[in-house]
Amino acid sequence: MDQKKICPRFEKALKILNHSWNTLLIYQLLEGPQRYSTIKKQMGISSRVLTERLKELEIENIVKRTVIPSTPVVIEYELTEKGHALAPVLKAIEKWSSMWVNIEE
Amino acid sequence: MDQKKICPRFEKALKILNHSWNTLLIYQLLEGPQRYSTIKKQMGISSRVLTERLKELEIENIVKRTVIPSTPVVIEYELTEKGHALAPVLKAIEKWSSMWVNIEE
DNA sequence: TTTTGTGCTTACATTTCGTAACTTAGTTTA
DNA sequence: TAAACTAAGTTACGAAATGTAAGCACAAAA
Repeated sequence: MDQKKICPRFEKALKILNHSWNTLLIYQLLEGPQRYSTIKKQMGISSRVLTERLKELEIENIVKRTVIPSTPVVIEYELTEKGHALAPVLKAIEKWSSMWVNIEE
Repeated sequence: MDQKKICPRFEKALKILNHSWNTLLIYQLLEGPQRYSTIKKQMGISSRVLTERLKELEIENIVKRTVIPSTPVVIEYELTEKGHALAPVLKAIEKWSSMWVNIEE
């Protein structure tokens, strides 16, 4: 009964990007490498979910995790080439939102 | 403690687009006006969630709902101008997925 | 010796989601 | 005449995802 003829690559891309916080996280990392605590403060995301999402994006090779052996140890997260390649998507969303989204409360 | 300097329009755009099924639903409607049952079959989404998402997108003025008074009554959904303006976003995701997403299981 | 910083993990409550059955109203079939 | 079908949803309920808050290991600073 499933007649989905949608490209599986595209479907997987949507699955990753639509997972909560992921797009905003990638947007945040477009500014450059950042450590865990910085991301957390900037985004207002909980540590539980942040850890979960960073792991997911690392597995998908969108984010790279680097341990800096200082004291206390610092972890830096940055976008991979695959991650940086998402910039046009974010730009397109930015453009659309500036043209069409209005926020009245 | 919240230091988010992210544009509220952009944030709202992400909130809408990241809500599960919404992006895929808009992608589906880019093909043209479609009725409820067609969308449901094509996407493999449950009626409960489909109804919920269509209502949300209607409120956001991304989707337009039209009642066709035939017997039995048929409902047609189509993208508004605001909805169609999302095409570049979808295209960007499509392009990224074709270049970077691989699906090995 | 208590406190602070860093990057998480754990427990638990709330929210969202998927599944399947049911609804309303007119229409064709047995 | 009654059962079955179609379209577009609703409703009830269990499962999964998410938010909240507290805890943990380790070292250095107060």
